Amino acid sequence: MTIYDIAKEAGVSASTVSRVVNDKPGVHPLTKEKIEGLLKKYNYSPDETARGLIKQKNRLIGILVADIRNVHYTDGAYAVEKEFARRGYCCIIFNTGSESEEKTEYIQILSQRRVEGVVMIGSTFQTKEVEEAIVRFMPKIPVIMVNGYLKLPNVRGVLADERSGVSALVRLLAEKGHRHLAFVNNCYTPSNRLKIQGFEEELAHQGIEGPALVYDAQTTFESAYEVTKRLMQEHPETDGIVYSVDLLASGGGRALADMGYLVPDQVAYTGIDNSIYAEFSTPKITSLDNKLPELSLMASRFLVDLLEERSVTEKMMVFSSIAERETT
Amino acid sequence: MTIYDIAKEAGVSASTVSRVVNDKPGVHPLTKEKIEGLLKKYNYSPDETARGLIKQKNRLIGILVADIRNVHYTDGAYAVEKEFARRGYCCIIFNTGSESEEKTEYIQILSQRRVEGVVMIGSTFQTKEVEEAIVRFMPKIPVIMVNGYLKLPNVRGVLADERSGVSALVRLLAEKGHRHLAFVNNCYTPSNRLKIQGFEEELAHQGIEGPALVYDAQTTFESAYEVTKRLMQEHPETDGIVYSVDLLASGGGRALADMGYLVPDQVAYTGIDNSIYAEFSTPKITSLDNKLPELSLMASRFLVDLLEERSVTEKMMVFSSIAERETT
DNA sequence: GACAATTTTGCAATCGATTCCAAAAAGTGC
DNA sequence: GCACTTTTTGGAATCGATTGCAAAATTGTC
Repeated sequence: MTIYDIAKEAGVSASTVSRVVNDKPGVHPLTKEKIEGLLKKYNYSPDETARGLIKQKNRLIGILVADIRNVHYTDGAYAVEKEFARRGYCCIIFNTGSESEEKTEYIQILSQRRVEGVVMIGSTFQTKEVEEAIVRFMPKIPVIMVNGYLKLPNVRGVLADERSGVSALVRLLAEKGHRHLAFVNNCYTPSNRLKIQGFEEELAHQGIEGPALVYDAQTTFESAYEVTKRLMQEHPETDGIVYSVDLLASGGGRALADMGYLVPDQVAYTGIDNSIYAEFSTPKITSLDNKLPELSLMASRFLVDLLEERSVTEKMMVFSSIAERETT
Repeated sequence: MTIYDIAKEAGVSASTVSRVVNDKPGVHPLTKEKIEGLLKKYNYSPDETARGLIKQKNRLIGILVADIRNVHYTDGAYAVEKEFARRGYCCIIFNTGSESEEKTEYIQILSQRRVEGVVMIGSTFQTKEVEEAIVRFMPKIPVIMVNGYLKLPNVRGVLADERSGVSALVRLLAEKGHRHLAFVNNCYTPSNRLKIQGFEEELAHQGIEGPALVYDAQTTFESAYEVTKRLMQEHPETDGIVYSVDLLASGGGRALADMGYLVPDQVAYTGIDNSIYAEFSTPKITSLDNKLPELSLMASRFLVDLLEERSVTEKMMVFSSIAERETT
C-alpha cells in the first residue's frame, strides 16, 4: 500500500495525501477527512526508506559494541537504544568482536546505511585501525565513543575517569591497612593501561615503594583463579588485590577462599565495573562503578546535540565512584 | 559521493558505474579499470537505502526484546544479530518494555522501516495485543517468536519445552528424596504457566497428593528472599523449591542460608534459565537450561528459510536440559 | 569496404515518498 | 458578473540507486 494507491482511491494526487500524512496545512477539511479515513482503513504508514532518501535523513543510529553479552556493554547499549527510540530514531546494532578487521567492516556497512550518527561502546574502539576506518568511510558522520576517544573532527568521547577511580580503590585498601598490593590485569586495552597508571600513582602517593606488582590473566574465572593462587604463592605477603574487571575478582575470590584466607581481614580485594559479577559473587565484591549506563546515556544526549548541530565540547569526563561491599 | 558523481568524473553513464559496482558483465575492461580506480579513490559505496528502494529488499531485520539487560535475552539477541550480520543483514533492535502499547508501537515502526523479517525474543510477546498489531501492521512480514507462538500465517515459533523441563526438575528433586515441594513464581506469563503446569503434572506422576504449593514473588532478589522466608514459616515441612527464574532462586537461597537450613540436604532448590545468576551464586544453583542462545540461533536460521521462501514447519520444540549444581 | 554479429554503452523508467511552483477552484468586494 | 485575492490541488522534479531495451561502437568475415 503506497501513497499512490491511497491517492487513487481518494481521487486526489499523491501530493495531497502526503500533505495529510504529514499534517501540513492547505488541505480542504473534507478532502482531509476522506483521506484520513482511507489511511486508517489500510493502516497506511509511509515507507521510511523512501522518506529518508528524499529528506536525506533516515533517523538511523549505529551502535557498535565488541560483544553485547559483556554485562557492562549491555547496559550501555540499552541506554543508547532507549534514548534514541524516545526521539524517533532506530538503532542498528553490531557485535563487532575484537578483531580490528571486523570493526572496519562494520564501520563501512554503517556508512552505507547512511546512519546519522554512531555510538561506539567500549575502549576497544580506541585504535589506529578504527581511526583510519572512520576517516575513510565516515569522515562526516558524528561519532561518540563511550569510554574511548580519538582525535578526529567528527569524533567525541565520553569517558569515566578510571585512572583516578583505581587510585581511590588503592586509597581505600591502604586506609584499611593493606599495604602489600597487587594488580591483576586481563588485557592491555587503553582503558586498562589507565587503570594500572592510577594504581601505580596511588602507590607512590601512599609512600609504598618498590615496583608495582602486576599479574596478567585471561578474561576468565578459571584464569583468575590460577593466577591468584600463583600470586599468593610467589608473594605471600600480599594483602590487597585490585582486579581489572569483576569477573577476575570473582575467580580470584574463590581462589583466596580455597586457600583459606580470611576476606577482607587477611586479604582484601576489589573488582572494576560494578557489574552483576560483583553483586552476585560470595562474598559480594567491592567494585569501582564506572557508571557505563549513565555514560552511555550522556553519550546519546551528546550525539543528539551534535545531530542538531549544537556546539559541544570535545570530550567529557565522568567521575567514577566506589561501591563498597564485603571484600574490603 | 553518488553514483552520478563517479559517472561524471569517469565520463560514462551511471548505468555503467552500477554495472561495475555490482560486478556485472558487459563492461569494457579498460572502462572497468578506470571506474574501479575512482571507486577506490573516493571510497564510494552505494547507498543501501536507495538500493533497498528499487530492489524492494533492504536487508533489514527487526529484533524485539522486552529488555536486553535481561541476561537470557542478551544471549538471544546476540545470537540473532551475529547470524544475520554473517548473511549481510543489519539488525534494528528495540527494547519494548513490558507495556503492550509500546510493543504495538514498535511493531508499527518496524513495518514502516520495511524490515524483511522480525524476531521477537521472549514469551512476553505471546499476547492478544501483539497478535493484533502483527495482523494490522505486518501481516505479510515473516515473524519468528523465540519462546513464544501465535497462530498467524506469517508467524513461526521456536520453543523450549519448559513444561517437561520443569517436570524433570521435580523428578530430580523427588529422586533425591524431596517430596514436599513448592513453586515460587515471578509472574504469570504464558511461559510461566507452562512451568507451573509441568510442576503440577509431575507431582501427580510422583504420587504426591494435595494442591501444589505455589507462591508469588516480584522479579527481584529481595522479594524472593522475603517470600522464601514466609514460605518456610507457613510450610516448615517444605524440602524442595523450584523457582521460576534463577534470580529468585538466588534470593531464596540467601534466605534459606540465613535461616540456617542445610542445602541441599534439608532443602534443595532449583532455578530456571541457567543464567549467570545460577552460575555465580553461592551455592551454585541447579538450573533448567532452556538454551535460549541455541533457540535464538535456530530462530535466525528459521527466518532465513522463510526469507528464502523455503517451506518450513509451523513451530519447533527444543528439549531443555538440567544443569545440575550444588543446590540439589 | 560492406554487412552481420557481437560487445559496450546510455536512455529512461522505476522504487515511494516530498516539495516547489503553477494552475485550478473557491471566496470576496463592488 | 467581473476582477482580484485566497485557498486548494496537481504536475513534475528530486533523492540514489537498478535494469530492460535500444542505440552506438567494435569486431569479424568475405
